[in-house]
Amino acid sequence: MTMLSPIQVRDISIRQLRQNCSTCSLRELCLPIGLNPEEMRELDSLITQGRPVKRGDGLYRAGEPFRSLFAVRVGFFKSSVISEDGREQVTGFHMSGELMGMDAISSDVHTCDAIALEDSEVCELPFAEIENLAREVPALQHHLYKVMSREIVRDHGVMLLLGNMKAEERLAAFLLNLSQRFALRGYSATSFHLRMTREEIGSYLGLKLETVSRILSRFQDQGLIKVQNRLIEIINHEGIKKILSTCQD
Amino acid sequence: MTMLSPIQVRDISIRQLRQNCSTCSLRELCLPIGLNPEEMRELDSLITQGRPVKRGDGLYRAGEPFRSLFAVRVGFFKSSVISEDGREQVTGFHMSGELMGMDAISSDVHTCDAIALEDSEVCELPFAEIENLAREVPALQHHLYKVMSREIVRDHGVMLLLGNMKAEERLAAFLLNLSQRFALRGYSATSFHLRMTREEIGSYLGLKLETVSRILSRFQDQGLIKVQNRLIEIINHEGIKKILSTCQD
DNA sequence: CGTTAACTTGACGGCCCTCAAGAGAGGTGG
DNA sequence: CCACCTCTCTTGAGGGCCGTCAAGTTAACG
Repeated sequence: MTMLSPIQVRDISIRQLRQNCSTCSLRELCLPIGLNPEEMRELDSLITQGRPVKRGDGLYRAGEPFRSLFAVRVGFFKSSVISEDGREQVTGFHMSGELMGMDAISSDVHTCDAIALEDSEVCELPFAEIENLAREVPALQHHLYKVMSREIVRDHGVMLLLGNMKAEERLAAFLLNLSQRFALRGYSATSFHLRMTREEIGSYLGLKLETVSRILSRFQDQGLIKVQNRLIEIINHEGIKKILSTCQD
Repeated sequence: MTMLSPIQVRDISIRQLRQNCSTCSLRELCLPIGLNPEEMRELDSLITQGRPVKRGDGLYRAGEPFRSLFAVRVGFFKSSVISEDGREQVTGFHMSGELMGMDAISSDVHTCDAIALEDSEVCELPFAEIENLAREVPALQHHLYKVMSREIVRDHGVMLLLGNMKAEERLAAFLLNLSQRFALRGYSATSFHLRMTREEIGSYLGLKLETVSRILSRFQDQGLIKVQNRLIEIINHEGIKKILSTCQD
């Protein structure tokens, strides 16, 4: 009945980001829940100031003890699971306003690596204290459940993508998703810079880097996009959408 | 660092299930958090008595408004997302003690179908009321976060499976996961009945039903398992494990 | 300017999908 | 209880998509 887009948009609406882009992400995350000024102060007191993370650095690694969630303030991250033998599966890309580390709540240990793909800044949200505050602020408690639920829905979308789609469809879905998320943050929806390598895209989409490269070239030949290294320009948005709807039947 | 098994075990430990198998699943879900008797009464009062669901019936469907989570009391369910064109992606199989419907919290609408694969019984857990109670019982609040987090970790495991593994590895992981989960519930780890069709297995694993059938036959020829329709007997547990570790390098 | 990482492109092969036919199992009604 | 129907499963043959291997090009950084 309801249509599930292969990759979902996340955590936070554009208005919140625009309104208050100089304050911390969590604060923005919480705006929609209508805190009163005092609750807001309490929340602020929990949040450590924006912490820089250099490109290539890990924010946390699988196996490390869990203490905090992290909200991306500015920048771009990837999350990935490393299997025994060193193979990497990218489980997600995270941009400003999105929350990372929710997988670690279940076992008090991080289960994946979070690595900055460009110089970034995050807010650290000590989970135990957030939980305490959530007890007093029902809207915050509910909001956290919602954010985690959204992550589950998003993962289901990726499962659909990995389980059912061909390479071209996966890349089409990926590009449209990125475009949408950049647009939500006030950036161009038609021209953006990929922060990740072809290999990381491939890992996320269940493809090899050569396949990613080939299909991007094919899309360019078809006049759907323009590729210049990591700069992507969307030429024919509808055409890309059509790949998604026509191929899967 | 930490190794992530492709499909994770879920929500509840065996001792809890065994101790109290005549009471409702949620009660069992909450045992580990150490409620006092009064809190326990409160919890019980929220839970509607076990509700039967006939094989083939839907517990909820994508698009329906969300009111409650459901805990499987007895039986077996699948969750699946239906894409626009009618293609099905099975996102999970659920057995006793497991929680369903957490994806719906984010939008107050169910995003997938939950269908009973055998005659089953569930407990309905009105989410708003559970949330209220969670506010008074910190351990319950935390437990809910943990259960949702575990779902995210599980989904990441499936993404790893779909993105990185070959067909044989996927099926090996699937069989080992089922075996483990049946064992946790006091059933045989070496001999169990598949509740789902080859097509549903294939949908979950990103394979076609013919491939599933072929590989099960191959495993049988190799003396790893015995297949008799939907009855699976694990002959060589180590051999199946080896498929997982040797193929992915 | 040199070195390294990232990307592109081609050729080839293998894995899995597709199509097809038949066998088997389970349920229903006579 | 058996016949019948339908759904499910098995097995084969062939083809296509994508992975693998390889070589060359470009970009990035010191």
